[in-house]
Amino acid sequence: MGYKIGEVARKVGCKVETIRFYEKAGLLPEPSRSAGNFRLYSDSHLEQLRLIRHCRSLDMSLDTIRNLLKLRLHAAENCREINDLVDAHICRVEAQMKLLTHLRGSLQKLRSQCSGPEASGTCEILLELSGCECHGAGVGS
Amino acid sequence: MGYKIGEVARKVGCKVETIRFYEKAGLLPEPSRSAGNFRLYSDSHLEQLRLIRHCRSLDMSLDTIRNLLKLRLHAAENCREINDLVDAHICRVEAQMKLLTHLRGSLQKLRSQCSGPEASGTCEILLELSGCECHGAGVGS
DNA sequence: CTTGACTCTATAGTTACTAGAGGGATTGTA
DNA sequence: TACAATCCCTCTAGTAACTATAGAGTCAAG
Repeated sequence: MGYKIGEVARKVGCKVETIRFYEKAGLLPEPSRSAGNFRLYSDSHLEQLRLIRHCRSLDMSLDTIRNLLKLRLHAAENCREINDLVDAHICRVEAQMKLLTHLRGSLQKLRSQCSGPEASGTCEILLELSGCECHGAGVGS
Repeated sequence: MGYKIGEVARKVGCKVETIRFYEKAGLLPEPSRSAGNFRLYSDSHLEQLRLIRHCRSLDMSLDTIRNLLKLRLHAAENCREINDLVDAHICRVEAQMKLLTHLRGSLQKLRSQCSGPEASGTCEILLELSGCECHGAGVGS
């Protein structure tokens, strides 16, 4: 009765430790235990774990997923909020894309500074990198 | 003689703790000390710190920056390697962009599943999220 | 009854910082 | 000279989302 953790990991395609981690992080309810203290998961656990992994593959944070799981408890009434949550995540992804596009531009410009070995005495790339002051914010995953 | 750490932080535009962190991480050489054990930085420290911050703003890892600093010791001879390092970083950025583009597509498709409140009894978004198994790798900053 | 595969808990490591505790140094003012 | 404000010091712990290890217990097959 119930799947052991290794079985679940195989079915869902993640590591055993990740499952235990989600439990401690409050994303997956504690399953029942066997006589020998092994975790025994139900189909609903399996489904919830798949949801979590799917959301993670879409790069949602665990916090966002926690919110989604709360909303799921009354999915019908929370239709609006669920859509908002997904929209907010799309916004985050697009913001990241914009940052990366900008970054790539800067890098390509930097790269083009190089006039080849022995052309000049110095490395133009290093010159540019240490020259100006930058207050960049990084990409922040 | 030499700038105190707060002064350097102000000039470069980062936090005092960040500077100490770079020292411990081996990115910034240990500066001399005052009689009262305060760090005293030179202009070359300042320049190197600016280089580090610029690279960080381009989202290079500290490890990549460490490599770049090593190459910088003999910049003229290492022209090729410096270019390679920048190219490799551009590749990483482009890989991330590709992932995000894919992600956005998936999210938009997911979002479009919603047929509005009260249209159907269930939430199509949640259905899709917990339905299929996904072996996604995440975006990995 | 032993071997091997599985599971358990608890802890430390990863990245690039940031924030805090608990103290000492320096500077300006009264 | 006393005192407060502001700086600086070291050390430790926290962040996100896991991953990896140690050291122990459980279970099925041979």
